[in-house]
Amino acid sequence: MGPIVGMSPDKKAETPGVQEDRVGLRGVCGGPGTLPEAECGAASPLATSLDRGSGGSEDEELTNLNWLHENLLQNFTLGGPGEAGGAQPSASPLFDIEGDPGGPQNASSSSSSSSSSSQRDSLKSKPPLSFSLLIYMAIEQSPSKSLPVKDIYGWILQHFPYFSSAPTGWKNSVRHNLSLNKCFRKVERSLGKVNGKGSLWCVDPEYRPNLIQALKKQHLPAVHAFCTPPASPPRASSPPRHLFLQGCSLKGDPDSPLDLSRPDSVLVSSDPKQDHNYSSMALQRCSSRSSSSSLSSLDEGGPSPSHARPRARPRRAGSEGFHSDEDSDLGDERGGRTHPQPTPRRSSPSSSSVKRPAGKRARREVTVKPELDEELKEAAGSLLHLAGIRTSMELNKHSAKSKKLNRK
DNA sequence: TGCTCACTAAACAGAG
DNA sequence: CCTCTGTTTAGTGAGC
Repeated sequence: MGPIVGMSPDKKAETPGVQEDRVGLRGVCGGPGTLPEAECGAASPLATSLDRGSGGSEDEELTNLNWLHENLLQNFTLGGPGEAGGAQPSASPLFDIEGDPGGPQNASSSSSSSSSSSQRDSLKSKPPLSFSLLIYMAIEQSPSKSLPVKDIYGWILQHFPYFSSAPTGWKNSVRHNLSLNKCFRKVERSLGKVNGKGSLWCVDPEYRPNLIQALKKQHLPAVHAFCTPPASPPRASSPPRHLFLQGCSLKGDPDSPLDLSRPDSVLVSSDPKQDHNYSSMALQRCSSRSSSSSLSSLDEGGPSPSHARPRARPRRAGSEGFHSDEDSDLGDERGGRTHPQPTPRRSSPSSSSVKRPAGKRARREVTVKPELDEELKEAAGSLLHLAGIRTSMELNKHSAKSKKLNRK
């Protein structure tokens, strides 16, 4: 079976996506962060309001960099008809997503009808964003900056209706990304969460700027000019932390299931060996690669070993490519993954699947000085603004401003 | 052409 | 027992 490049919607007989859509949306809206229902209601129609007619040139659109502008950024605060029009502040801290029932269609009303239709088409087509970025956006969008997979599904379904009609394989990919991508971190959600299955996932603050950069690189080449990385890649010791977005709510947020002020609430890998790195390699290659890999610029300040990673890899491929540093630097992380053996998978419990205590990774604690929080948020807002994404903070500011201007 | 990355599929284990 | 979640491996296509 070959890889399915671009999951064909028709391939999907059952549409758990649609089914889960509601669940997911509910999760997104009323999930960990809990957004007001009303606002969620305003946000949700997108998926169903779309014209799901025949999508034409999918492939073409997948590579269209305008896609982000046409779909996301307009959905985000950049555009909405609403921002100036007094749309209520988005429930989302980051995006003003479909605050208006008219959604993107209205948002693009100023543009030609063709662009409007292409916009709808592209919403039905596979987004040119990697799953990593989708997940990232989903998590960032959540008030608590952490989401369970189900809500991540929901967010993706909500904003990318393509997936609602796509085979369910994408969920697997999402999970796969969460697991392997260093940028995402699992947070035990025992606290406050009743019968939650699974964990919450948040963005590793250390990787957030990289994700943002990747996002910008991938979709906002123009913005990239403003965000030219420093001549010398920041090292872990020197990165402008104030420029980092905060992945998780780093303050103890009572509303947040993710209370990072609690040492035990966030487990972060302390041992690089434990990290499956979906991105670490890309991180280290950041300077050499750019737009093609969504996470290519990652890790300039990341936690990965600072020394250059040996290029030669014992095996290529797949997700393996993402945690090369561990493989090469630390030897056999999982009992010789670097030496792939044709042994039947899962044949022995002592293999890779030996349960690690708290999941896949030993976690390291995330500690960010509270006083940095505001500073971080400010800077994060700037970054997101550059990327066409606004934080709630900025949102409030700007909506107030624009209201003033409108009144004039 | 080779390498790397992203994606997809699948198997599997554990928890609910 | 089933479903969901999380992990891991394998394979492929695309981009550089």
